[in-house]
Amino acid sequence: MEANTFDDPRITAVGLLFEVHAGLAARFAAQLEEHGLSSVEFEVLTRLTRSPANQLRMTDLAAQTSLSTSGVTRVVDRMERDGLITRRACPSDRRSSYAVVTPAGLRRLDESLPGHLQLIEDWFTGQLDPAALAALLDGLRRVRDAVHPCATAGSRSAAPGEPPAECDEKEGRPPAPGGHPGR
Amino acid sequence: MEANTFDDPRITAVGLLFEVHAGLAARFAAQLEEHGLSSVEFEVLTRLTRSPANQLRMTDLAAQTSLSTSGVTRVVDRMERDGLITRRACPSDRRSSYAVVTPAGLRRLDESLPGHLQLIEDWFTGQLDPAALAALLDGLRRVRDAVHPCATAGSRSAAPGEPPAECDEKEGRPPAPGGHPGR
DNA sequence: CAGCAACTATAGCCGTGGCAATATTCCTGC
DNA sequence: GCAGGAATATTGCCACGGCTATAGTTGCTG
Repeated sequence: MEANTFDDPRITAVGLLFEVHAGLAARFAAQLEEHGLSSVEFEVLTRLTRSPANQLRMTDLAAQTSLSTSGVTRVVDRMERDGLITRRACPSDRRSSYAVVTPAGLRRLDESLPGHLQLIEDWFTGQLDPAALAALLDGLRRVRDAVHPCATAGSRSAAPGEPPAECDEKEGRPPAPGGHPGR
Repeated sequence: MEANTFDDPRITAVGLLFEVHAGLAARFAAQLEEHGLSSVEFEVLTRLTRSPANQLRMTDLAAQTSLSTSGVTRVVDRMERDGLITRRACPSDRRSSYAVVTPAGLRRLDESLPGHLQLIEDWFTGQLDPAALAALLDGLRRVRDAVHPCATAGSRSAAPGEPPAECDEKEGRPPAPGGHPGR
């Protein structure tokens, strides 16, 4: 009987990771909903607000979120209808348009951010002593660098010597880990 | 200017975690698709196969996945149509029905599992030396225990002294971490 | 035993978001 | 300058899945 396959440590490892993600995501969503925001809307506000002039072209916004360009069109539709952001024509390229945060959108974000940070602290970072947290993040960072879904993160400035490396798409084979020859 | 809020280490921490999840989930989905399975279908097959008699009541299946009961109805519809599982009436309770894996479903799972495990190894567990991996998993476990989305995992038998504790729903306040008084 | 509350699965309705097609606009080579 | 190809945003169509209502079933309680 091969029921053992499911106790494979690899399976439980991803199970753990996915459970943590699901649990945190659910709590975040619940808290954001109190402020009338969905997770994607929160992410959109975040990405826009951390961009110069609080704006981003639709395509760039799509690249920074987990959405396709049509998904971005839709979420921007909704948020524009709710007055959180606005579309503005791009002066230099008539094909593009900017999504820009309105004062109301900024306000909404400011309202929800403290609670969000508190939630992270309460359920994630605060659950571990600094050393364990550092170890956890270090491991995550290594995995992220391997699997990078084209690095949506903004804090990439740690190694300014290298340009973003372009991240052409997803490559098929994994990079070799530190000192762990496959065979 | 408060652009600094986004460089908050808490934000980057969850960003890291979510990126890793997204990256791994995308790769898994791509590999499973080669075998004609979606992620949820794979999870359904997994949960059923690791259950006694390769079957589970619809409600229990819903509880073990990220789906609602109606979502389970739908995915079971599809998988039954594809011949991967079958419905069977529960003899002791005429309200319930079992979802049971067919030989074809078992075969499909067996086909996709090796590649799946390999993928985990390649992009996740194999990226870290054993010590770092252990540290990562330990941290994740601690966070999971705090945030537990009612512990979908099956490997809960570590502490047989306690019954599953029922996990009534999600509680509003976080449990106190090891030695980290909130105030 | 009658009635009622709880449970189980399902179907209707709808929001969300991806893919492919489409219309504009830009750019490059000639 | 212009024809053709690439980029950009949007829309139609669809799959997926959650919420709620509903029907069938069980068990408890008066």
